[in-house]
Amino acid sequence: MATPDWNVMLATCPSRTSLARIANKWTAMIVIALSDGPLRFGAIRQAVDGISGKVLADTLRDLERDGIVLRSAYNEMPPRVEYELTELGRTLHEPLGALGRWAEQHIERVLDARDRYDNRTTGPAADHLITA
Amino acid sequence: MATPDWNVMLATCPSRTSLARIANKWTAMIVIALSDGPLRFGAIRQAVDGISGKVLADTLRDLERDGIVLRSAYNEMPPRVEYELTELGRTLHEPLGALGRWAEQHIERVLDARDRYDNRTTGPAADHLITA
DNA sequence: CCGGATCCGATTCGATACTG
DNA sequence: CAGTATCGAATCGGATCCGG
Repeated sequence: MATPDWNVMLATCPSRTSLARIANKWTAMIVIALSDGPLRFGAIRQAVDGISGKVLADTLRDLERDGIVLRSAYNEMPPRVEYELTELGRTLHEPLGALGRWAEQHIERVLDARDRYDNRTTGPAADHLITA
Repeated sequence: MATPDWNVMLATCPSRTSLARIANKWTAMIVIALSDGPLRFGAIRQAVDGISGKVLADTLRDLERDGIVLRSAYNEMPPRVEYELTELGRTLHEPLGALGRWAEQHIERVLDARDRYDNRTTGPAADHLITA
């Protein structure tokens, strides 16, 4: 029962469709934003700086469909809609939060690497070895 | 010195460009594939089932630029090119592996949620609450 | 042959304008 | 306020070609 033969490395395995959804920058930021509790659409948009309304709506719909986010629309005027992580979605907070922290903690090394890559003059190839 | 003011939630923070690169399904699968040691281009292509040559080449170049992957080209006939994780790249193995395992372990609940979402008939809205 | 560059169609992204 | 509609722009991704 704890022996899943799912394998994301196989192109046709359904688990890959799930990986595609969660291994995504907008998904990561939205899950991080929702990890402190329910938020309204506009509040998520503020928290996830730079996201467009369309992409936020699309991503939230996909996350709701996958059972990661719960959407609650209240029939009021003006309309109020709240989004929150489901129990399943809460299990994503740790791995996706880790990704966000990785990006923040290692960005200086990444920027250094980019500098070295962009400014490299194809040096004297070490004999049999060519780096470019 | 251990007080980074980097914040992926800010649109202009450089760390977000790094998050965009690592929060990606191809990056995740390539890092997982390389976690057991160096691989040739063709071997990665086999391991990451379904990836096209172009996308693999593009992603590997971006990963090399960010200092996550090291590329070594040997001047032989036929040409041989090997890719491996750098020390920085190896620190990504755990968080990205966790994402892959999440997709495999929770895919059944995700598939169930998708079924429920796709087959739902807009039930009798609970008074003030509308789910669709 | 292998690695990857090029070309090009298909999808996705994202800003603006508009509706309940 | 919380979306949807529409439409260029940008990116993704597959088939094909090329150099070593």
